[in-house]
Amino acid sequence: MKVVLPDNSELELPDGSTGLDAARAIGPKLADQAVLVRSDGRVQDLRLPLQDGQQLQILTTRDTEDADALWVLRHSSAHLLAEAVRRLYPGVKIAIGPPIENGFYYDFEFPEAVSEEDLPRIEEEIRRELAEGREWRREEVSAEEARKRFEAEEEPYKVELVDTADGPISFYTQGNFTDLCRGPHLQDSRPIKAIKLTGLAGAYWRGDEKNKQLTRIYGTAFYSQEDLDAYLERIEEAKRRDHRRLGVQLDLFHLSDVSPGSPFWHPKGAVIWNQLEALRRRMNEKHGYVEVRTPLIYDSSVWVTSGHWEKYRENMFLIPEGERTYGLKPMNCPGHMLLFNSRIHSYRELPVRYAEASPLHRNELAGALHGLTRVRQVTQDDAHIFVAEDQIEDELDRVLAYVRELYAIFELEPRAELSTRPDNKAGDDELWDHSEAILERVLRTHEMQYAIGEGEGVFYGPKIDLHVTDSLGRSWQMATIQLDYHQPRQFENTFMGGDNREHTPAVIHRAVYGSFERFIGILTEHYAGAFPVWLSPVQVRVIPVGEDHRVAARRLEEALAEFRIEVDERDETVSRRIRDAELEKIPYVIVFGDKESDEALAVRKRGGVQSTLSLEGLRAEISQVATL
RNA sequence: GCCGGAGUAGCUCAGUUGGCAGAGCACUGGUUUUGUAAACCAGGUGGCGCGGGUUCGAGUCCCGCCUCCGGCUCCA
Repeated sequence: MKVVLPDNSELELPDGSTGLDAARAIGPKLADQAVLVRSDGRVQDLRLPLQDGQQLQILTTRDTEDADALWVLRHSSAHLLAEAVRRLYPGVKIAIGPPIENGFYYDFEFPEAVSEEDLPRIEEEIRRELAEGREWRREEVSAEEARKRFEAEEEPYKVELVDTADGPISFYTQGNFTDLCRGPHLQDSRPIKAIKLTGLAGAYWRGDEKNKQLTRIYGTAFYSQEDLDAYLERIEEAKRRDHRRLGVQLDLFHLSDVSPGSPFWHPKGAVIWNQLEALRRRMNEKHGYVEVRTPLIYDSSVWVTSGHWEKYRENMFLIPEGERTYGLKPMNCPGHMLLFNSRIHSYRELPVRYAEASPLHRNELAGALHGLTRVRQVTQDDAHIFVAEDQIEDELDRVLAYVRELYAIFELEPRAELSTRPDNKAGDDELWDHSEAILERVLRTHEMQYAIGEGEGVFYGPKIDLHVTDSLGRSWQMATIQLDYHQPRQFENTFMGGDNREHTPAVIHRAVYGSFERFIGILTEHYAGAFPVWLSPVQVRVIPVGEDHRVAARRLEEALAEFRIEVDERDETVSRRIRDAELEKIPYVIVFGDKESDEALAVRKRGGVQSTLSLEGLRAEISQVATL
């Protein structure tokens, strides 16, 4: 048989040769360092036989940054973790332990409570294993044999995994520890040069909150100590970017016990909000939206009609008032549908695009709240577009174009996801088939890469979501585009068609920022607090050198009043005031003393670049970036 | 909501086996009049998250609750 190497040369091997055989045929050193086979983007265990004509790349311990090479290292590390835990905690039940982005985890059911204080002890045990050395042995077994084995070991989670497994079942053994595992794994533990347990958390078995909660231990591993150190340093840097920290430092907002999940916006944070709000209005005007305002609270009958009462009530704040119960709106859609019904519409008016950015309230689970990215008071840049059936695709196309135009401004690169029917869907499958197909076609015409979010849709329809990752690697949904046939029927929305008959429109729900709160949180991290000039709460700060320069500084403030400008007259040294301006990430600082005049201003840009500009030259420069 | 951790001054944190609540920054007053990332001196910083309990005595020990942090689940 022959295999094709990365340089396109061919290697002749005996039939049935494995990846390791191939590595040996090339050289003993390669065989020694080999960790994984990759062919056509797929990874394969070194112990498995190769196919005739197969493309072959052998990854080694030197591929320290290769995602697949790290993946196998961490996967094997997870097994070492399980072995250590088994030894230290007799009676522990083991569940699953996959590699994940930046590390790995293993889920356990401990016979006793375990806390983070126990991690060093477990880590020590892993180090002992590493010092002794471990080799992995692979074997294929029948389902019956696998079952018998795990029943004998009293491992109920493994038994369940065997019972639900499809395809051949394989075991990997290292030391006295054997685990059900598809692989691939390292040949031995030598490449694991750095390993660290990073945390511990509860996690439901199979991700279902109806199941038992297990204890998940997180860790990470690298091919060198330097890589681990660099990773830990990156985590520290990410923490410095965290919008919760920067929000306090930059005096943008704060959160308080008195209203969990509802930010207090400070003057500087409000500037950013208002800039985004102005941009929203301009964009909406340009794209044919009309602004509306609808009530915040509605009688429960409205929520019964919309379906929220049945599908969403546990997330709503309810207000009993005499005989009635009001619900504080978690979404704008019902209000917009009631508004649409206030008069007869002609097909000639469609699409009708109602936009509104009023605060919504969602009673999110206490443990789900997170800074600005997960709040209870949500302000979506919402709109509902009423369209005739034959306008749907064209309109979705426009919405997607709008979204891309807006995200380009911030140089955000979101990932698209098509979210399909959820378990608690309203409406029949035929309608969902139809809606999902339309969204898919639109994504294709835009040639957008997208993932499928199986069952992630809203109860009334499927959606296209855009996701952005925060500084800590958590992914957040931002923009959403939802296609809804359900609610317009429920609210009996109609328009008169060209055939002089009543028709029911479809409604496209869309939010482009997603919510102001989350968007500002993500932007803060995206820019590490150094907002572009048009968003900066303070755009220019003037620092008079001494008391004698205050008058001139104030005159400068007036001369440049079209910008957000202020004078720092504090009795502090120039150095001190510059330092403070830098910490506040103000884009322009003007130092004004004896040497300066309108013809020659000392300008310092954020980061420390200094230049001399005339007043008009400075005005021209800032004007370029102070507005969009 | 669930698992684990935490809550002390506006912020970041220290506080031994239960024995008079601390530091730096910020803030206030004074000195200084400042030239591109922290001038100097002095000073108040406080219901130790909330409510019970144990104790002669609780920031410290016990119970309940709230909030926050890391995850899980759920979502913009």
